[in-house]
Amino acid sequence: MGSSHVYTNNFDGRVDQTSDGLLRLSSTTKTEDHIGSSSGEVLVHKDGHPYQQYYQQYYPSANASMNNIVVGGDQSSVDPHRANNNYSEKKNKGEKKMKKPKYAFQTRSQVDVLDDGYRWRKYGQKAVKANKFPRSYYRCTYQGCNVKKQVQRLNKDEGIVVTTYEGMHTHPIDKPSDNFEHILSQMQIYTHI
DNA sequence: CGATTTTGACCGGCGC
DNA sequence: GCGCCGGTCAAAATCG
Repeated sequence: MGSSHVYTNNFDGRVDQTSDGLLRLSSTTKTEDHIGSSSGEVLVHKDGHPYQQYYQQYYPSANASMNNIVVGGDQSSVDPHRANNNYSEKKNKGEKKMKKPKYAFQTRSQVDVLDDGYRWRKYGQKAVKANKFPRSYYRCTYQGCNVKKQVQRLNKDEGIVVTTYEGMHTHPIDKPSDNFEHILSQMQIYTHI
């Protein structure tokens, strides 16, 4: 596997991958599919039937290129706490709001959910005001790992997907690595400080 | 049959 | 206090 990942960050703000598709989603399927061309069944954000089940599947978004990296939240340390069971425990009273940093980045892709190597379970979907497309909420399905992420497609540009990560994974990936996750982890080094 | 999605209800924060 | 809004829950439905 391409152990050496070389991404070039243009001033444009986009990241291109070299060698074998870095942003390739899965080790199988084809790589480099033309985006913009209707090649397959992709998003069907139709009115009424926003998303179906294209989650957990690997979509050929090899052409995905990063556009922008937005870092939100303060530097108030990431709190990997909350690693309890469920939500049974209320908020920590007196703990105030623990603002958790979020790592958001935009991606140009037709795929809503990028495969970052983790297993996610969707737990909600809400329509945001002033936005045509709903926002999906996912949570990492690992015992004790409460990493959340939300995916939203821009109303303006359907080609842009904003993925926001919240928290950090503290467990190994469950799938063949060498994906977005690698890039992500790299980015976090810089962003979470 | 188990895991995951769907979808409306529910809840807490905020602004008025 | 009320309504808006974003986020989460949870029961039922669905998928593999």
